[in-house]
Amino acid sequence: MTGSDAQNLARSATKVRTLADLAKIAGVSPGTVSRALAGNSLVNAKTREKIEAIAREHGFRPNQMASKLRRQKTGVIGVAIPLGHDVRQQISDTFFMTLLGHLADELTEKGYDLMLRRVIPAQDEDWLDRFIGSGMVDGVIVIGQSDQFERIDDVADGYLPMVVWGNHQEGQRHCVVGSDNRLGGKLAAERLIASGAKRLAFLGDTQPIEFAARYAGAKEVAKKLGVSIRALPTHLAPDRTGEEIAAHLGKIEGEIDGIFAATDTIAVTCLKELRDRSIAIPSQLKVVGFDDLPISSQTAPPLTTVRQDIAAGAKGLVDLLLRRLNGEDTESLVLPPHLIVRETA
Amino acid sequence: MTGSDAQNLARSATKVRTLADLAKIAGVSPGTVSRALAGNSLVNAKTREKIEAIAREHGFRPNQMASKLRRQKTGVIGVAIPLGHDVRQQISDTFFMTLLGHLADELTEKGYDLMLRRVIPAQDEDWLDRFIGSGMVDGVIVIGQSDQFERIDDVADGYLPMVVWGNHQEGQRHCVVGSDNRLGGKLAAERLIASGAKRLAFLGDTQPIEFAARYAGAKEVAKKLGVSIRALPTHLAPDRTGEEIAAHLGKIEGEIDGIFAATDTIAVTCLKELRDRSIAIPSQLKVVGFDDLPISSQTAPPLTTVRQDIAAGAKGLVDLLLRRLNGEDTESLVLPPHLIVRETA
DNA sequence: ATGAAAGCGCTAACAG
DNA sequence: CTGTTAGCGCTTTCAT
Repeated sequence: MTGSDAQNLARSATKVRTLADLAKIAGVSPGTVSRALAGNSLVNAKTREKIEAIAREHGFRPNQMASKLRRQKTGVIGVAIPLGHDVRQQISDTFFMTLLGHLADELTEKGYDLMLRRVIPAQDEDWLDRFIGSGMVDGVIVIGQSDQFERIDDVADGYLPMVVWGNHQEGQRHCVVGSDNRLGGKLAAERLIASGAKRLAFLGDTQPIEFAARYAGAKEVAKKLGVSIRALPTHLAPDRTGEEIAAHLGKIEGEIDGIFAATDTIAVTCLKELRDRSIAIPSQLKVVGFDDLPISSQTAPPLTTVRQDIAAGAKGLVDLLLRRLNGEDTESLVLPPHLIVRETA
Repeated sequence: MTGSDAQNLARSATKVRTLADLAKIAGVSPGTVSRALAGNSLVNAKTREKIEAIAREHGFRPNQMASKLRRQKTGVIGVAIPLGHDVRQQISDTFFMTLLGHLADELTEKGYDLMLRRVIPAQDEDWLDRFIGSGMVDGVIVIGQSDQFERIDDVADGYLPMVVWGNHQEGQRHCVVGSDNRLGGKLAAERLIASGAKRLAFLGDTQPIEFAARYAGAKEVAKKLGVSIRALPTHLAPDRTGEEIAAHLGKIEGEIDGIFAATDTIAVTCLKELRDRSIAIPSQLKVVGFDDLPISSQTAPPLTTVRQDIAAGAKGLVDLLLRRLNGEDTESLVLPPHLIVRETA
């Protein structure tokens, strides 16, 4: 008879669903069972062992809902991903997904569970208040400000345990963790120009605040060094970027010699379009991306890009959130991006 | 005064935290408030409006924990990602992350929340029972069987609302949704051979059951067509695959002319190593991947691969789970993979 | 060291 | 249509 058979047998025998059931069998009170299972030191070792044995034997698990209700804390952190600008893609964006993975790791390690909620603010005005007020989470991490900066900022006044991944703005009220996007933009433009580019383009949507900051940084450098720069709008969804980039490339052929892509995902697509048109990289056209996804070292040629440290970001988010859960009013954390020089610029 | 100012003002005035508080203000009983807020039809329209107005004014949200406890359902689906074979990578594996994104979409649409839990079975024998028995979720989706097939199968006997993403085995007891990996392996090998390859290699870990099935399918075809095939073990984590593949390539130079990579992620890395060694693709060496990630159409040359329909998979998982939540004992769902011919084979 | 008892905030009979 | 009541299963004083 295998272990699991034994378990099944035990399970089907006496149904032990509640502390009270277990208490009856053990011949003690529910209170004692609760204490024993919680590892409370006040319980007699013998009693505790007996209770634990019975619990194991019957595969008993205390009901978390009841426990959470009673203790007024959930042990769950909500992670919200607002899908503002570009509903389809943002979520499957490798960057956000990787961040989510690291977040899951960090939270698990600290003993928290993670409740994931994707929200479409346009369809649900009240998303953040609802999440916070639901009583289901002890705190909230918002991944990406999307176009919800104002709303998030408003909420932050009355709700401490919230940390946001995103761009830091002077004077904002909510706590963010994120890369210095403006600096990243500068690094990208500097590299492009240092490699000889004189007519730059920023490839990507300039609406999202993070991207706007990257573009702004690049513009600042371009202006200072007397180089032109223009925005070439694209969406983030890969099924559309291809055509969009192709269209741009068709129009501006020869007018630009350096591309700063808003993300590596866009850069990779751009690289392919460039290859398809036999435009030599980096000799004819230089390209710099942003993020440093795993893929970026594998492209042909390997992509020069601006790295965001995702793991550090996740660590920072969780760390700050836990401190806020303890009542501390933490400062934002701005992480420095790093230029990774490979072969496209 | 902005909307949020008004909200803050109202909030700070009378603290309305419970149904009872609200009931007192509205001059009705808690029961009526509960019904009104639940949209119960038995409530007078006037009363309902009044209650809703007060609720809105005070930013009141009913406590979910209490509600869930009382109703004995949580509205939450647990998603577990067991990290068995290759702890580090599995989670940030693009494929799983994309599946998770689609899952989040589907579940949200059906009104469920998603609780994400990454588990390391080696460190936590009891992960599945704990998740299920926690009382925090109405049902569970397991992403990937990893090396936990037996455990999952055992649990399935006593727990209906569970669906697993993974490979289907003859006679298994748990409900899975997944691609026909064996068929996928056949498609890959057939393509490789049809393009002229005569000495094949399977690049990847053959331990995980899904990969084993892919390899088995390829072997079957190879044998039938009188072509050799061997396994070249690699891990999934991209930081290690590079070197591992390089090492393999060094040893087997010229001994093989067709590579079936267990995943596109591996294939992409392989492509890069091949480029670095100036091995011509597909003329010298043919490559076929598995998954058809977005990146796979952007590689140089674009990757021939076996597509898994992730969106359909997510839909299937959620659909079956909801039916199981209604007591139905559903069959497994095996999705057909499709060969996507591009330029590497 | 243990038991008894009072809820956590909500919902769903059951009356009216 | 609405009020009353009895818990959901657990934790935690307060006694003993």
